[in-house]
Amino acid sequence: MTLGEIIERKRKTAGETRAELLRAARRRFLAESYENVGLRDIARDVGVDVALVSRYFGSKEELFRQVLRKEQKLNADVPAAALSEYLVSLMTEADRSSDGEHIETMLISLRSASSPVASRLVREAIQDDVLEPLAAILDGDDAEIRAGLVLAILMGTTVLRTVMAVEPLCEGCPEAMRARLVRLFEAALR
Amino acid sequence: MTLGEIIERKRKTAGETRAELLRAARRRFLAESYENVGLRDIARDVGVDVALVSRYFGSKEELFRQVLRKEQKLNADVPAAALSEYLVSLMTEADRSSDGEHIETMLISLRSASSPVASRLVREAIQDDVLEPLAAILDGDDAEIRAGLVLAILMGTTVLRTVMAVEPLCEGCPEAMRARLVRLFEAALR
DNA sequence: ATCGCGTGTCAACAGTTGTTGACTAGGCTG
DNA sequence: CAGCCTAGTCAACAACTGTTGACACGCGAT
Repeated sequence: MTLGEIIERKRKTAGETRAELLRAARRRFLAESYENVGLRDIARDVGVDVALVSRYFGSKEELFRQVLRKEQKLNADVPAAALSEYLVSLMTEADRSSDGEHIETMLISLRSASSPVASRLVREAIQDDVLEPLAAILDGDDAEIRAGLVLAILMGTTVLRTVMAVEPLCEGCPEAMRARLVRLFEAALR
Repeated sequence: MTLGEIIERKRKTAGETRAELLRAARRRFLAESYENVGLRDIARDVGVDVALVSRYFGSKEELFRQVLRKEQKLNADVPAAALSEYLVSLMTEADRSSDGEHIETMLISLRSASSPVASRLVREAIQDDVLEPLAAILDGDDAEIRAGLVLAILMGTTVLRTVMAVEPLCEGCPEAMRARLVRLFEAALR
């Protein structure tokens, strides 16, 4: 630790701005699809030049990969019996929950799933980080199919709420809606 | 009908190539998202110059709108009791059924839902052509919410099968899978 | 004082994209 | 034959993209 660093921290470390770029990229990819997010947008959010993004991450594809793979897999230690409630709370309290990043990452996947370059990364992430852990929790017949159906509900409601902005599913999410979702998940899990 | 037209039809009518362009555009938008489909791709499929596309449709946005709005709304005369079976047959026999275009259009919507310019058109189409007719069939409490949940299942499974290429939901779709889907829809409709 | 390294900027590249206006060839009608 | 309408081509535009190499500045160590 040098003198300049002790007195005041003006100049940022490469690791710091790298992390800032990663956060900014995550915000951007959360709101728009792979090709609609420009590296210049991300750089502007942080306040640096575009060239830095390519320098720190090599390529846009690699940046996206690191955004997608940032977090850990789906929580595997939730008991199968409480899964429905857990999934619904994941959806309705996406912002507050500590596991809220899962829904975020799913939304990122959803947004860029149709991109020629991003789709492969998305498929791998969904498979490894969501589908497999989910199928592991659900032991029994057709575990993979049931996991797929659960994910289908999760993705379907997410895409309707955030991407298509369908009113009835968005607003408030009152108790009635919550109960319906729990029933739906249980029908898929059974 | 002129002599030249009777003998042989060399030169195409504007309406014909326009229709060909529309078909080609539909195929393209079915496979990739709004910004990943280039007007030059569509023109090349038909064998004409790019300029014709802009000439006949005014803009790419308008072309996409006409692709999305090509077909009629969801079939409104299917009885509520048989809805689950109808929806599943729509999914599993998308190619053969005459109503198979519905699934296609949903896939087009899904693919381009995250595009800044296409998203508005997609939202409108989903709302007018799917969600409203569906809610009309489902009378009773929370008709709109139930319609939304049904659409969520439909979209979720579609996105997993065609965009994310999730194996267990894709292959064959045997009877077991079909039964699961029917049960899932009925849980959403109840 | 000077070297070198870390952090970042700048300008330019080559490749797309959608869109436009000028132009051309073919067939019908006067 | 002359004219005109139609269907289509061509070239160019301006805007944008990700990526790269050369350069600039500040700082610590020699």
